[in-house]
Amino acid sequence: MTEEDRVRKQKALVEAMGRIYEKEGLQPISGRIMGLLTIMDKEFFTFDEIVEELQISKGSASNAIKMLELRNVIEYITVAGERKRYFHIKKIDKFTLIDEHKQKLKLTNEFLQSALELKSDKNSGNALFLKDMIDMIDFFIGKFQEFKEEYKSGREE
Amino acid sequence: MTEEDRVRKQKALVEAMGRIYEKEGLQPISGRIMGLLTIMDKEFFTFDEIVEELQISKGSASNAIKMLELRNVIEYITVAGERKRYFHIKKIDKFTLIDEHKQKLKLTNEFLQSALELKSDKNSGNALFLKDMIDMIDFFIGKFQEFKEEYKSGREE
DNA sequence: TTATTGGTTCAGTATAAACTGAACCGGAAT
DNA sequence: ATTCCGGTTCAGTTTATACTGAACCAATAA
Repeated sequence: MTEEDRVRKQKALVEAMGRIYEKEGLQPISGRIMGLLTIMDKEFFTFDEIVEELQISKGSASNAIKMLELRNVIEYITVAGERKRYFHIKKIDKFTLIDEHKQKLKLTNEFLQSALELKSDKNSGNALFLKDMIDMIDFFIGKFQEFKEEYKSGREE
Repeated sequence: MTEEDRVRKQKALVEAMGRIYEKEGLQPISGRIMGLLTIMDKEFFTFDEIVEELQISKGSASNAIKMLELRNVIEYITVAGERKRYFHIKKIDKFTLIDEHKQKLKLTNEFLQSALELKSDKNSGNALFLKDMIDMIDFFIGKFQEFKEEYKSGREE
């Protein structure tokens, strides 16, 4: 693979990351910025470089960057004597992604629980189905903490 | 809580389910139909009852129902001598939800892997971060099957 | 003091997707 | 033969939201 090829593929991944973000209900531009900062070889981008590389308006960049900062996934450094901000990804706790899945399962279960509580007949087919789901999901949620500790201790050895 | 209150709350949950589906990138109406079929006490709804209860057009109902059938989450029964279809939720394998999470993690990791492979310097800060994430997620994915079997055997006893 | 840099803000546009509603369709009943 | 039932199809409307671009601003440089 030529150098050029490699960079072209990296840029394709950046675009793909935009689509992934879009599916999650976030702005594609935010995803593309995250892509830039994680996928390209360069690890620090200024505001202007982001605007230039992604061919987006300054307004969009400003807006998306603000959002990413709020979500706590990017940050920036400054260099003495310069006003520019050099953005880079935050090397968050590895488990954040896993925790998000856990959180989603928790919300699902709270919802199912509410539904179950509102059933007039707790032994109807659907009520039993709900119970079954809730029980199983609870089990999995409980496994998350266990897993984390297992993983951590496995790496420390 | 009065009977009326209970039903009102059930209907609110049905609406909430629509919003959940929307967040997942699916049609809110599909979610509301799923809500009807899982949350309300009635467990079988005809096409017309769905249209009536949710106050939606026949077109929307037809479209959303088709989609839910394709996703394999609802089905219908018929009664001899009637043309109506009585829709109800499919009591799918409990683990479908969990499997979806697993699948999502797999896709995430494939993506991260592609990004890592395209790095010119596999020891750069971001490359190492990617490796770290991939390793952890892989470990976690591997645990899913284990968890499932543990759960199953736990219930059988 | 004026110009430049490095942005932010916001009104307006473009686009996509959900949803409606009306026309239509096949099969059964009258 | 035509009316009703239980839908499907599809063109057009509505709505949401991402994005643009131009005006603006504060800090620094000339």
